[in-house]
Amino acid sequence: MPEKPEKAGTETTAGTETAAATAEERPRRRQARGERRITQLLEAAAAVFSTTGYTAASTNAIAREAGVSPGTLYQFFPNKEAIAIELGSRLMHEMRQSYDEVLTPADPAATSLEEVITGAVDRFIEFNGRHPAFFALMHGPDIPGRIAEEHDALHTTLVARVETLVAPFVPDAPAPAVTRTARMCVGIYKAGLELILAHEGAEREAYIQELKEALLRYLRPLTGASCVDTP
Amino acid sequence: MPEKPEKAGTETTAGTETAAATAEERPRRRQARGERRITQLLEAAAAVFSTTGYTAASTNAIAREAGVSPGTLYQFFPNKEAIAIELGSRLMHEMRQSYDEVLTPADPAATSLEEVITGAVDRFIEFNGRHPAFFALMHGPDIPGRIAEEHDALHTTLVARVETLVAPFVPDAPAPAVTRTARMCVGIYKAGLELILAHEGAEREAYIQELKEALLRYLRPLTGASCVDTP
DNA sequence: CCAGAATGCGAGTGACCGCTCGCGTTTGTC
DNA sequence: GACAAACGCGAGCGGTCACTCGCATTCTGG
Repeated sequence: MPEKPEKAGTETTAGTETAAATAEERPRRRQARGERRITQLLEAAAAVFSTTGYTAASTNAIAREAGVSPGTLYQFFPNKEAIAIELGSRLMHEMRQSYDEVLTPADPAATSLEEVITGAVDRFIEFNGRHPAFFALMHGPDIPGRIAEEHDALHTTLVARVETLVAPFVPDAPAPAVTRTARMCVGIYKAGLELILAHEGAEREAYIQELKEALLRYLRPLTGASCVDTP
Repeated sequence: MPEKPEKAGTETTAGTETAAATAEERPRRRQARGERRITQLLEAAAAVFSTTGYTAASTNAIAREAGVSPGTLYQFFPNKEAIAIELGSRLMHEMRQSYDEVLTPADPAATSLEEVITGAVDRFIEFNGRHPAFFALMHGPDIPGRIAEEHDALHTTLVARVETLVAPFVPDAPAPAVTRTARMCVGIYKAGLELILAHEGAEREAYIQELKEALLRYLRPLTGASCVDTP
């Protein structure tokens, strides 16, 4: 949702609840052109963020990339942070949809670990390849606090989802242990993703396979399999 | 692009090779005080870098942290990047010593996988706890190119060391596969390290154990062990 | 003890960046 | 066509940052 540019001065922050209620969502008349500009600016921001990171990206550069003036940019976004927040929100929304599809099999008991891992890995890799800005925004050390919060929320949801997938395999394990396992899974995935994105072609495929193997080997002992030394 | 302003200085950059040869390393007379200031500035830089990251850290803040003036800082470092490079070099040198000790057992055949993993993980965790700036410098997306190069070199050495540890277990595997395994190990370690550093006390210990487990489960199949389903 | 180098200072400089402001242009509504 | 609101522009403002410069202070060899 695009933020309304809030002019500083007359009505600051919370407090005037009554006044805010009346003017909080003024409908825009020229929505078509504006909405187009917003997505255009967001695409430009994604391009700049993914190449330079958040802090190093200048709003002038984003405007230039979008082919508009700095003033136009600030017609639609109150400040630089709002651009990142809006972009992050859209990406996270799409991301959430992605893993809602992939990590929620119809019948958990009838789906093998291999299938879930393969599906999830493939889906997330495709997503990150399509939206390189996602990685830049989520893993930059300099992101504004608001994005970090939203990303934490997303991350928490993701971990929770993995927990529900893992939990049935270890009915006796205490909750914290399940959480640790889920977090470790996400961590391994992220590590593998970095390796995957750093390579191309056949080598990339090999790393994808390696990541799936790693996750499988990490989780398989939970399924009741046991290992024996056969020297 | 924020290019470094090129001063028409007497001894900057390349070009005057002959003159550089004569004046390239003028020995300082007052080394005692200067050397002390340098380490003092480096410690201050480590503190600031680890809390704010490289780009967000201002040279004035580093000077203030060290209790000196900005001018004094520039008496010993030509620019901000040089501070990070020197600090990075020292940290990487110590890091290199660490894993030279830990990843080079006297008799590789007589050392079990468990021992190597436990030793390496404990050592690296201790190092990262002692030098929080290391993580900030090595994993920031905004670090200057020079540091990235040095870090790449360190990383490559580390991967090579892991390769030599892994290789004996898989004599038939092609070299690229061994490299992938080694890189994956390092990736898993880094993912686990982040989880570990994010927790404290008993929870941290649990994550340390979890990381060791993850590495063990990832590598054990290479040792000749095989898994069977026992439902 | 003294010339001179090393060290120390901190206000200042130029460049850049986020953001604003005044004003002109387009577009929907009557 | 007239009006107003949304859109668009780009020079410029205030602020920060990396870095400098002239000058004062401390040390050391001779």
